[in-house]
Amino acid sequence: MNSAHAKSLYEDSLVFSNIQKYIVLTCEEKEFLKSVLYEIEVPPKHMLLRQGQICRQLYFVSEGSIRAYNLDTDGKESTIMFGIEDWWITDMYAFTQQKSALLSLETLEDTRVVVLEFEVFDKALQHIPKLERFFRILFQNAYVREQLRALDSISLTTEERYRKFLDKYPQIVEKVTQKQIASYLGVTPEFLSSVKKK
Amino acid sequence: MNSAHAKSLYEDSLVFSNIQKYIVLTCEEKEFLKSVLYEIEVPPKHMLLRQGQICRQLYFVSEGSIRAYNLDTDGKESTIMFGIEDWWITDMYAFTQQKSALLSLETLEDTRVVVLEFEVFDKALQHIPKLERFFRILFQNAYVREQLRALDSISLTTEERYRKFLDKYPQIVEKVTQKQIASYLGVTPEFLSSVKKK
DNA sequence: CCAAAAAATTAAGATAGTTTAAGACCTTTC
DNA sequence: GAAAGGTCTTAAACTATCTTAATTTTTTGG
Repeated sequence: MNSAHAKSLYEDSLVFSNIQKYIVLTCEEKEFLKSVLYEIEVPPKHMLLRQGQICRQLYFVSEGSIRAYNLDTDGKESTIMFGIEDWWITDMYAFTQQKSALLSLETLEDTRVVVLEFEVFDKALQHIPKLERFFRILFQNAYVREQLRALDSISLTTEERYRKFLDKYPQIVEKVTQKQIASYLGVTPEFLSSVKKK
Repeated sequence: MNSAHAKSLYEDSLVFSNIQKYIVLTCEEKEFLKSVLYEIEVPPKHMLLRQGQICRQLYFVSEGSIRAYNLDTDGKESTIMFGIEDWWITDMYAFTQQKSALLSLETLEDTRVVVLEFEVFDKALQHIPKLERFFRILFQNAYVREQLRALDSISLTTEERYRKFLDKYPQIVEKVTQKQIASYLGVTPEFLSSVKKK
């Protein structure tokens, strides 16, 4: 991480309106967050996290997009999620447990992310107990989303899941290759190509 | 729900030690929770929630086990999760949004559950802000678990997922039919049977 | 703007998973 | 205690998906 590119945040940064969807921050609280958060700008194909490394940061996407994927021992990629503008993303398992990452995070284009360091995460939760509520709702929504996805993945056909994906993430479809969509759906690119033909 | 079976909780109830894994409750806070939570005892095959109903309750399993499943329009069952002793379970999507449930919840055996009503959930979070932290960690863990499961489901073979299931939930294996395990893995019981033969 | 690399498509043969159906084995239930 | 219903297994035929490999199209980097 090239900290030369780190910038501090403005009052009107997207991350504050994201947080204030669920809680209201006082001026002091915003000042505190401005003092511990920072934003970086990274080029396309930049690796924010590499599988195997300790995951020390949680990211908020201010602009651009990110892909989170796992590479198995046979070299097969599985895309776990995409992070787009106004989303939080990291390898949450590795971040919360401070264990080595199962996922790699790679930008899909020029991207700006707000960085929340693990120690800051802890400190911020103590300093602003309201943030517990914010993250409670954030994780609650994330859990619900994953549970619905699990249902889709065991009950729908590939074609149905592909349609849902197009429907739900039209912004992402523009930015990613079909190979990456296939690896998100859990099928080969060749098979996805044949599904599309219909 | 037969409220004639509702009992109030004791100080040493499992649900308090579950909550106190992550936060410390004062005596007053415990008293408050004892006044709003209650426990019910239900027989095997009892439906705690039916698909289509508004989901008004979150359950903590004190003893026994529960299966959460979805029935699609073709009559195909998909088991989303099992809830065992010391777990929280409900259709979290329907509960948090107060929408009609995608899932049904059915006991697998004689079961005792602590009931947390939706209005109480809200009230308790306001009355005991520390609970925000508790549920933040609960949902964080649930999200991580689901994310790992999503990875398994797109990257592993049925055999591998079956082995992992046996490994991870040995207590559940005793209590459920193979048909239900198959519906959790997203395959037919016939196919699971042929996988087992090896 | 060209050359090289990566992505997408197509098709053929292989494997994974489903469907249907039948028989064996359990449990409820009356 | 017999009948009925659910579960488990097996097998054959069928469908979905993968693997491999060749061809075309698109993207990337100098």
